Amino acid sequence: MRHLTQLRYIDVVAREKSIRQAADKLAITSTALNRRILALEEELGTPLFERLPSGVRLNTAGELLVQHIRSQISDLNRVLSQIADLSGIRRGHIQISACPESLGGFLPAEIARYRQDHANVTFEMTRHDPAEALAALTDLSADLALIFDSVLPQNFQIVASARQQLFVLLANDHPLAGKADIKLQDCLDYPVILPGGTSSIRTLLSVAGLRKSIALESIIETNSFDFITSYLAHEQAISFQIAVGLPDKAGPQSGILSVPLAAGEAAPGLLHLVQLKGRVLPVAAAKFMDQLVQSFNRQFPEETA
Amino acid sequence: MRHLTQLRYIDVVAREKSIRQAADKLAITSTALNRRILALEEELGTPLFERLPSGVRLNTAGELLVQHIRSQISDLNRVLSQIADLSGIRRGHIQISACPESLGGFLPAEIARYRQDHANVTFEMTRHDPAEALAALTDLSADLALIFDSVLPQNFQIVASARQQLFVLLANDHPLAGKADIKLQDCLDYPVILPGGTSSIRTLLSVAGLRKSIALESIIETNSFDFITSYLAHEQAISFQIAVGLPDKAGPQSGILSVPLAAGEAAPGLLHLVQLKGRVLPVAAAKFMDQLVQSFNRQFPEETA
DNA sequence: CTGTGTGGTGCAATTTTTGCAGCAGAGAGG
DNA sequence: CCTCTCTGCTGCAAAAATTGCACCACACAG
Repeated sequence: MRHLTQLRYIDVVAREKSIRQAADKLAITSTALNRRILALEEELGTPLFERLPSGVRLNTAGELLVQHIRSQISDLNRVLSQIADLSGIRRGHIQISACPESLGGFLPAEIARYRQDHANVTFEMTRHDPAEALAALTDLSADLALIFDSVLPQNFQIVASARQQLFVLLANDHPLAGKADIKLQDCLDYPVILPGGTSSIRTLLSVAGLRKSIALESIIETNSFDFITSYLAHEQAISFQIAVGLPDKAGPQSGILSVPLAAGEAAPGLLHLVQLKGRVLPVAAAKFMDQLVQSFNRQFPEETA
Repeated sequence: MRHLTQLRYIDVVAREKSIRQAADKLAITSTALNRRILALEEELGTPLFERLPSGVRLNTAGELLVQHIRSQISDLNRVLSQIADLSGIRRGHIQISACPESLGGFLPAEIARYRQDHANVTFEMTRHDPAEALAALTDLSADLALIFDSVLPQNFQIVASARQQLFVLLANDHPLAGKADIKLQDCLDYPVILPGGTSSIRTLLSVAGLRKSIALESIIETNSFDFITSYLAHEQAISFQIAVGLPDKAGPQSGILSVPLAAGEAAPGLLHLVQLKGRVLPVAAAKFMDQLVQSFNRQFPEETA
């Protein structure tokens, strides 16, 4: 869309906070970009950026305009996908902000399933903590967000929620492997790998530990679940994960088992599917959202809120 | 706004249903306009217009796009007026679709009052019947509409309503001039001028006449209240008007008097202040709307709904 | 058949946009 | 105090897009 170049330019400059870097990203010269900005500012009769020695920063007027630009761009994309829908093409692009837990097995499976019916739809997955996820929804760089166990401000809409019980991850030759469920007390006997500081899994475990006076001490802390699953093969360590994050490959043949924590050991957390309140999603994103909601209901029945 | 030219072009072509005529209106050559359209269609991969021997007509895809374009244009205007507001300029442009009745005295007075505080705000008043008014709200060529006594579909929001009693208009040397109120029966003795066919005043009078078995027959029918007020000086005729339409100049010094119809003679109609449901109005329009609502409440107390 | 309307096209002139080279200013680090 | 590097900005010429003229094919009216 030709007429959007101008707007995209402003948007990128606002994100990069530097004309030259934005120009690089846009594959044009800083000259051209600079001049377009100056022209626009003159046309509006107001500067949009503050000029700092280290770059530029949005003005109040600029904030207003950029917010509008972003919503315009996303609106246009929605209309374009509607138009494409008319000619039966079913194409689109979906941007998802996902918590690390959901990137393990749940989302890959869902997306693969969706793409079976909609091969022309492309995806963009970004791993975000809750604050980043909300920011992404706000500046329209994400259509949907999966956020685990976080309090949400008013201007976001929780489309669906699923109660997520904690599971223990361990190698299938681990001494605890045979059990039907595991108590926290049992975990004290083995080295523990915990998800990194901001993870809600960690919070849930701390709360549960406090209640039972059990202090789990981790030998390794990481924000990569990939690391965890591959490490479990090397030592008789255990780690934790929520239902949605259990990898497909968790099973005897992969060497990794998941065993639920015994009932009452730790409070479950809530996984939320979130969108920006009041926003009309592009058709593709709306349909994918529907599929996710159905999956929530099917995989976590009576646990959805 | 430079990047909007493209969009405005499409909008105008859609309205004019002819590339050449749209080109005239836009003060460019049909060549240029034609090529922009072709380029856009190619970019989208879908035609937007059907080519007819008599011109062009919007496609389904085109309808979708044009609707989006109009909302984008109006949104942009809203943002621009917000930005202008930041620098304290208080400028803006308000488009009002008005029923003929309200153009007589009410709206001119309100606008004059508004412009005392906001000299940089410009207005565009269009006289519309109810159907046209709703169309104008829908295609965003009007911010607000004043509609008299008409049933409204769901997707419009009635911001305020005022009950409007009927008045008799007559010259101040008319035999009925001294009365405090007038009955329909009295009107039969004088020639009657009625507003044109679609006017709701006419409907109210017909209903009232049926109920009392009084058939008012008009000697003149016109959709111009200007004509009515100036004609009343030439013959001992009478006409009708609602409260909001009484000209400021109705009074002894202007030669025109307004006398209310006696209570129970005719049912009052409802004057609605309407906007498109869910639309965020530009600041200027929103403020003017507030003023109108207050005027409704002040001038027609306990009659507003 | 002419006459007038429509949208579409080849080509040249014009306008706009872009890129190169270079300037002034503000830190950072020695 | 210097240099070095970063920033946004500007003059001028090249490149690219847009525009306008003249013209074509077509459809309908009379």
